[in-house]
Amino acid sequence: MTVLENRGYRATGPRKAIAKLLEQKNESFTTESLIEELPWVGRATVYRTVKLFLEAGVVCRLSMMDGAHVYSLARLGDRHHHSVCVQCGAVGEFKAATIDRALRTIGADIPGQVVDHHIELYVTCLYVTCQHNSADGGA
Amino acid sequence: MTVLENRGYRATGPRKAIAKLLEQKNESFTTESLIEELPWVGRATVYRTVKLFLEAGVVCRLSMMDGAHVYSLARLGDRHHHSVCVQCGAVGEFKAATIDRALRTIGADIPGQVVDHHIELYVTCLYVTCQHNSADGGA
DNA sequence: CCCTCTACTGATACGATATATCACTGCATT
DNA sequence: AATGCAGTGATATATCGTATCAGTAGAGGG
Repeated sequence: MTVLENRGYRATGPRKAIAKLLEQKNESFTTESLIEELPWVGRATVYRTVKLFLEAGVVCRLSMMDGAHVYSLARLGDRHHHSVCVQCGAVGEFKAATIDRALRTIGADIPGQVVDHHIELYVTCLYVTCQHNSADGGA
Repeated sequence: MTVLENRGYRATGPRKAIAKLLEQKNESFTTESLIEELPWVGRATVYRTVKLFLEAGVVCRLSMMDGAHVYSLARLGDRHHHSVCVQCGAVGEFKAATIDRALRTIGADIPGQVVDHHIELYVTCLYVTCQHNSADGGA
């Protein structure tokens, strides 16, 4: 929220509500889930707010294996990567100097300039149900 | 195409046409571009065929920085990564032992099992127009 | 404390993207 | 040639996100 105020945006009801919700839940979320959980906030506002948070670097967008978009609160600042559980959608953030170094090396070999990158690790997390489902072949 | 036949799928007109088109063009493509370029093939068939190719590993889906989906013929087999020009959409494929190694190391540190990963490098490629546009701040 | 200015909101229309349906078609096998 | 079913196309429908625009509410000035 402070991030937004520093950028000259207003701290309105919907924005505070969404920000608070995101800090409470420790997982990834979809726009639809926000719309469901905050029925008093309009659809358009939810989409606008998520977009705003995205541009402010407050949340990250990641793609699930089927291409669906989910969002995740950015706790580690920029330059971090994500692991996401293909069963329950839980998102982990990590920093990895090895990957950053490897990317720099590769960037030098690729024609043109690297301007950004996305890395997602798809995992089955340690929740029993996730482990169980993935053992069943429920990928 | 042979890949499909080995899996018991038929080599039909639309499928051959789409496969041929993909081999000709050396860039990424969208479903809409295929629909435009093959107007005699129905929308539904284009989507079905792309999905089929995706499952067969013949094409890869990648996300642009704005989250839009584009597809790219997989020439390097599995376990490769992509660089995609944010200006013109040109896609490069590369293999990188350093990244694979780094990912394995990280996978060991992450709770749970890594089942897959996606890596996309966003670049401005060497085409003059792309370099020019990105210099203008067109990122 | 109220006024005012305007960023912001919500309802809804719209657009873009993808799937479901279903009668029909054409490939492969006999 | 006949047949059976995978595959197809037209279209309806679902899903996801943006555009519009009159009305609302946040923040600073008086």
